[in-house]
Amino acid sequence: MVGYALFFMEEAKQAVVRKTLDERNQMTDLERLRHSCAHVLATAVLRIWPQAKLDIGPPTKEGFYYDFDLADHRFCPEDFEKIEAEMKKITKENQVFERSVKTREEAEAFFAEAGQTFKVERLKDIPEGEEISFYQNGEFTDLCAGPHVMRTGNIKAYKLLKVASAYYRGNEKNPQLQRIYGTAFQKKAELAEWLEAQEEARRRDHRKIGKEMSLFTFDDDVGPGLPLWMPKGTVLVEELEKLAKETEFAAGYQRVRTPHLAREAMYKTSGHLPYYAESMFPPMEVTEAGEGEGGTDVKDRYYLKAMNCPHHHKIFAAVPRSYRELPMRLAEYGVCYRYEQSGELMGLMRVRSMQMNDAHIYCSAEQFAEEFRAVNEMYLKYFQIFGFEKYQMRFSTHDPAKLGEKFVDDPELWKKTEDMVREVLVDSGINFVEIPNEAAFYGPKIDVQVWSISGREFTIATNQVDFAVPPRFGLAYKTSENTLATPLCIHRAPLGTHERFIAFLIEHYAGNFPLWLAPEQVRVLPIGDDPIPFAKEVHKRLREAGIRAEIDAGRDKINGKIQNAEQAKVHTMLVIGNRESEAQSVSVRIHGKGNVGVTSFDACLSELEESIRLRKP
RNA sequence: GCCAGUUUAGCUCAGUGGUAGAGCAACGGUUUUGUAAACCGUCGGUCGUCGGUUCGAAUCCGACAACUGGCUCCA
Repeated sequence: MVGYALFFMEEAKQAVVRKTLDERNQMTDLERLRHSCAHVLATAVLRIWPQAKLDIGPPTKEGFYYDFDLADHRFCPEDFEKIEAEMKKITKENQVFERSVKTREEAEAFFAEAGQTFKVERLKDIPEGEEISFYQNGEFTDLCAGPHVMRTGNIKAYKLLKVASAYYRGNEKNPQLQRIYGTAFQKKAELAEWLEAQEEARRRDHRKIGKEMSLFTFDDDVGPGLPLWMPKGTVLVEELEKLAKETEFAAGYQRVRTPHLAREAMYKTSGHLPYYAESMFPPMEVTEAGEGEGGTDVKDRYYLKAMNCPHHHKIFAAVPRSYRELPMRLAEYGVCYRYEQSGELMGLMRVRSMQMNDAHIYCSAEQFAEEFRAVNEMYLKYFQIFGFEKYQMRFSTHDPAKLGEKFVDDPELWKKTEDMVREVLVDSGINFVEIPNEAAFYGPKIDVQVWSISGREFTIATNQVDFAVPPRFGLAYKTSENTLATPLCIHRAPLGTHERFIAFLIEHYAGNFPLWLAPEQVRVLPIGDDPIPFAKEVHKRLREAGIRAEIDAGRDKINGKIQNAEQAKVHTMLVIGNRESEAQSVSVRIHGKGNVGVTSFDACLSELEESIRLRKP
């Protein structure tokens, strides 16, 4: 019995692969600069704390870092000034980066003498026969494949950003090192621009906007990672569900509803227990009087569901199935619960209760490719509606060496399904990366990766093939030859979970939602008291048309009303003064665009309805 | 979970041992308004929780909780 990951939102672990020499030679100029800057950082730290032990200091997507071990000192932000001052001296000294080569024995002796134990260990990673190169600048010599800039003086625009901890070699069983993050650019203007962009990112953060717009909240008494959707956030949730239900209905899905929990027995069948018990909330025990602890015996255990598939499998299994019913597409916006580690929670992006845009498609092998293609097309349709541009399709396949261990032992089905998936991707002209050894236990999958405004990578949607679990649940259908066959199952969640998807949407739009999604679509703003009767009529007709409209009949001046509406990110403002009231017209102002002119209210209403119906961007 | 940091009014934040502050919001009044803030006033906090040190604690110490950053980029 093997546990398997059914968790849709599970982040894939990056394969840890040492860069080849070839890849190193392809380092960009910027990476070279940042890597050199990391060496300057290490040089400075060693000048101030000579006892520091060094690990590694690579360039990253946004800058660089260097890992240190200082037994008797904790870096604090105030140290940055001191370190940066020393770095400045080093760049002023304009030291040359000089490459040299040592034998393995020389290298080991060199680091052993310097007490650099991490470096001694890192030496062992270098394959026999590969050159062991060093770079020296001034008094600092580091094991390094390079390449570097010519001189420390070439490093002009840099900044230390934050101090964090990191496990040695990324393994939580290893000791933690202190990591200093920094960034560097060719030009000072570029650094300033990047810092400004970081500021902008902070302003777009879904946690900040969610609070400002009263979309969702967390409460200590409710519990960490358990979001409360406020009225305006609920609008977003329900609009997404409406979109999903319409789309899925048109694509031949049927809706089902299942409870939030299930007995222990089901999770034994599914294989979640005991392997995934830790990722689930602890069970609820049903007790009766007896001999056990506290005079009670445990009669049964119930678990909150971490995924919907077992429940859906049970619906498939409830009655005998015929090939004529396939493909059977069962959809549910199911609420799931996962006991995420406390340190991994992050706003709405990573939570402990989540509602999935889930569906399971049961089909025959012959139907598989078409079904999978249809699911992919659904993804692309959604992404077009939202105008997503920056995402990556990640195709995760198995590793034949791990069949029967990490992956279900059915080489033929692996090959067949992976070929089908690959073909669908290529046919649809979708850009994707193929990552071996990252498939689910039960089949290959496609994850859609996006990046939060703070730069963290998340899986926003997933499409998985499952040829292993249906047999566990004894799922079967009668074929046209009157034999029993096991269906394939496609798990898919193009809109991921409400929590993560909406977090991403908030950041994507910076809270400036398109009309169809906007929590407050229209605000009617009468100027003074005279036009209030007409403004109320306008408001009433908007509500009757199903438009989320409010009216601000308060006593602020029109500039104040506009200010309030703009700050609330109301999509459309209808300014109504005496002129409009007399002509049955409205002066239209769009959030972020300003005044777009006066039009008859009737024309305005049809335009609003049209925009909402078509879900215009 | 681990390391570090943070937690003061609904929100954004001042306040580093001597009895808690500002702006915005809310509420009340005055103002009757033309495309991003009219004016005046009022209310609002056992300073995350619990414990300790002290004549005295938002401030110092400890525990706990929540949040934030990092633990993914590999010489």
